[in-house]
Amino acid sequence: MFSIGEFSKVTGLTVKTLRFYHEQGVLTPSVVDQQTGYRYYAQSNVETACVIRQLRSLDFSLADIRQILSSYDDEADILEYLERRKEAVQEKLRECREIGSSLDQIIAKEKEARAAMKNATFEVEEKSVGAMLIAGVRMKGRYGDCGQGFAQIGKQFGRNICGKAFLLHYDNEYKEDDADFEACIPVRSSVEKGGIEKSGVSVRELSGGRCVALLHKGPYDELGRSYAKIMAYAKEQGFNIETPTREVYIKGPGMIFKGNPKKHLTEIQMLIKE
Amino acid sequence: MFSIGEFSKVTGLTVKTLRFYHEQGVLTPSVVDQQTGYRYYAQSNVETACVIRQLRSLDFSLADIRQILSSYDDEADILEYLERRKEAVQEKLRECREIGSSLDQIIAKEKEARAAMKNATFEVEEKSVGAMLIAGVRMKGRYGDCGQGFAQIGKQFGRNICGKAFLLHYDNEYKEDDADFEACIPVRSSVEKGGIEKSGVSVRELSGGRCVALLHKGPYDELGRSYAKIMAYAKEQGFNIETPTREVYIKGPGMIFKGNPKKHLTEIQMLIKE
DNA sequence: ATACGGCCTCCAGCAGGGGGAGAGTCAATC
DNA sequence: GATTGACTCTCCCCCTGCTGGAGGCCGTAT
Repeated sequence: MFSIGEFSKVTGLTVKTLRFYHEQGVLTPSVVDQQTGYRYYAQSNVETACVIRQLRSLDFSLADIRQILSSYDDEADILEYLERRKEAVQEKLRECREIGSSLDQIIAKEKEARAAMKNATFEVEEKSVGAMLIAGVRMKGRYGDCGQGFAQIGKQFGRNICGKAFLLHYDNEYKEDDADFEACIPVRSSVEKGGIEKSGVSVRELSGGRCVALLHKGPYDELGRSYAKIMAYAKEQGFNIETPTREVYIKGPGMIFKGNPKKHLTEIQMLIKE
Repeated sequence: MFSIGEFSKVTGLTVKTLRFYHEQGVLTPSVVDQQTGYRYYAQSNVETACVIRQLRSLDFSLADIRQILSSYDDEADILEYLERRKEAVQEKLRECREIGSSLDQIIAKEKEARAAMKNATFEVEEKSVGAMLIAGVRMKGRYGDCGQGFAQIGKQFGRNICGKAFLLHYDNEYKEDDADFEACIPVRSSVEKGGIEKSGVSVRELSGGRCVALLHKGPYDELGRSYAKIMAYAKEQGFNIETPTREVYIKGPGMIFKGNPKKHLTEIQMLIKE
């Protein structure tokens, strides 16, 4: 016979836990002194305690454990319980993986943005951009509506997105309400090319080349200043600019927050006709 | 302005949850009627609610969310939170995987035993067993102490175990207290062979061959009957039996329960000298 | 006698809500 | 103006698997 303290040391379960198990009818001490209420545990209780520990380590609920203990004494008999438990664990695993990959995505995105910020000079640069496969939705109207286009692409290509969203501007002048633009996102090469689908999304190769580029920090409605700056540079250098021009959203509204517009980062890219 | 019911439909959070969030200071309605206590939510609350949904879907605690909302409005600022969360998720993932693999092991073991039961004739068979790499601990004394040997091997080779535990009997006669036997478990071929280590475990190849075998169902102390049966058969057939003989524990005490001895399955294998 | 440690019961609290009782409110209709 | 029916309010209990603490009894060593 063990007192509850001794039994606690033997089984590794805390005294509190033992009292709780008693109350729950999971592990009843073999003797309870009627006078004092003291609990005394026998050897056979040690075995039960071990079984309970095992089952708890497999994360069975106390209700399940109570049932299992009351009816069975062999693993063969609880196969159903084990398999139910396994399915639940699989499910949990799936959830965790999902959360993990979401977190990874968000973190990766933020880190890229941070790196871009660090290397940023906010001066016009000349560089070259590679060709890439993109999915795009051509739209006419207000720039503010581009979100619908991106949502459309996101819905359709979800996992196959492999780069930052950008906008192609087909207008040669600034238009407020009747702009002609295309919301685009680079996609993996495993996606099939094709004409414009019913959904309005076209998948095609976008060619690269030399370009002038300028990183813009701040809200979108201040992009004008950066456009002026880059256009002035291009004129000064005698570059002939191709249409459409690009606006790459390095850091825009996030997946969690709408984001602080002052921290938005956008790169304007203008390909040079050679 | 939305009433709590309307806001619930807009945000997809239940009324109960909204009240709870209010109480917790996570999402405070922009107007609370002093007279009636009615909560009214503004547009800005919708955005906050979305953020909360996102963060909850990443399984952030309400305490974290409250802090995040009170201090930040951009994902860049909560990178630390995200990374802490990610680590916690990784940890959870590890736990789940551990539990899952334990469950798999137990289930697989039980299913094998069940299959063995189904095909069992409980008659002496002739068959052949393959060679295998084993880890063994030679012991002298009582059979009942073999558990220590198995525990030793289990501790040392854990993940590399690839078959059922068995005992090699080096005695030609039955001995109670001073038996000479070896607790063995097959291990993966990736394990290095070697002499007897300090721990007493020896890793070596055990050769196979033709044998007579008999499945025994029931407690170990009734093995004698099955031994008698198989020996009689061997004598009848004029087989010359090799020492040591083997006792393979198809189903013994389990990982959870000590198990019901009446359901134990043990195969006696005796190699034939040719 | 007294001090100390072990044990008892009962209550509260964690997280993130769900369920329900009983009472007050709102808006529309009769 | 009154009534109805749909909403909403607060308050309390419940879930899981314990943990912590208060206040009081028990046993023994000194």
